[in-house]
Amino acid sequence: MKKGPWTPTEDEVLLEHVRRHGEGNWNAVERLSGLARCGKSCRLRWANHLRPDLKKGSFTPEEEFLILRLHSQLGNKWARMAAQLPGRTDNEIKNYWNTRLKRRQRAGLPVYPPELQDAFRFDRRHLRQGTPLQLSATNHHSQLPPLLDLVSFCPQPEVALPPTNSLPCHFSFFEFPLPFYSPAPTIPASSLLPEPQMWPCSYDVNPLPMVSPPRALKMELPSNQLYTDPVIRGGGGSGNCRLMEALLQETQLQDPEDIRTGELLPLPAADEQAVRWGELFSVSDYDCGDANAGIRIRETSSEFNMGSKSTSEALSNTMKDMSELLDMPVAANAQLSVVLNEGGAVEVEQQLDPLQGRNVDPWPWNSMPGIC
DNA sequence: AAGGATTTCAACCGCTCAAAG
DNA sequence: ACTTTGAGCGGTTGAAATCCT
Repeated sequence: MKKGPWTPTEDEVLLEHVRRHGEGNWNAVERLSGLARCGKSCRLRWANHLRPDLKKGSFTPEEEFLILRLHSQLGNKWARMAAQLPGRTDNEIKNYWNTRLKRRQRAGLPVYPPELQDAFRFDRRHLRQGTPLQLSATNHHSQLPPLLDLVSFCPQPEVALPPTNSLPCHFSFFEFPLPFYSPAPTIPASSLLPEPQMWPCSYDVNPLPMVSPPRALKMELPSNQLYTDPVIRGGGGSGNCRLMEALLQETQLQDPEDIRTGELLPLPAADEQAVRWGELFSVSDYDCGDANAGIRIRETSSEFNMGSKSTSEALSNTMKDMSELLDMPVAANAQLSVVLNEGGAVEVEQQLDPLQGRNVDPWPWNSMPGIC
């Protein structure tokens, strides 16, 4: 089998093969077309270069910004990002990201640009304070391109938040960072959510597929927009859990074995770290400075009864992802919520699932495999 | 202009997963 | 239930292009 760069002749043979036989069955290319390339190589060549719907040229500023936003939520999920960028390949996005990452690291700049961080803070501040959102056409948040969250905010001239803090946030089963504001017209929440009153503000459901936490957890950056240090401490960057990795980094624990049942995980600098934790987990009551307080990760009974089958499946998938992400059992109908206890420390707690009566190990960390 | 440094990008590799046998 | 096969994903590599001194 030949390796290395493709020649125009080989390209033509492959194109002709696809014209005759269609995409797929790449291992048959050699037999059917006499091309001395392995199936893998053919698939890659077709997907990255010969496909007719490919967009050539460098990324537009809009595409670049979308990549940043997607990466802030998905991590290094290039294929999933590519699915949101028509005509772009995962390879292109990956190359772009790696180049950009290297450049910004060298320049000592944060991975995510300030405008993303601003939007993120903006979301959280208003949710925490329960103050009305004053959005206008000139508000830069409303100009962000749509993101593919299950739930994204639909900007309106004025959106009144409920008087309560509504904690923890109920619109994300796993309390991942809040969605950004999206100008996209979306499906009304009432059509998918049987209990819209649970929603802390006027959210709509984006029809695009739900983004769930990634499963593969190698070499990935923290997804938190405010997490500005891309360098994985401890070297190697081979952590097996992005969330857990961030947790350990923030708590400066060297070994997951150090985390025990009921233990408070101290954070080095209460205020700032608490805020970052709150934002990492999308919780908003992080204003207090009690040194004995911390963050809890709870598994509670389900507060969600999703109406549509597809949404239920999405939820189920998310729970599965979540279970793998945290390496702990998560009941299909459980709601995971991350509660930041006031400032300064991290406490991780998991409750039994009262609906199913399952006796879930409240401290799965104890049996957690090594992080590296 | 030369040569080293850096960037870009195409391609490969190892791995996982799902479907078929 | 097990093995094989095909497809896809993400990390890495290395050659070519570009930049910089």
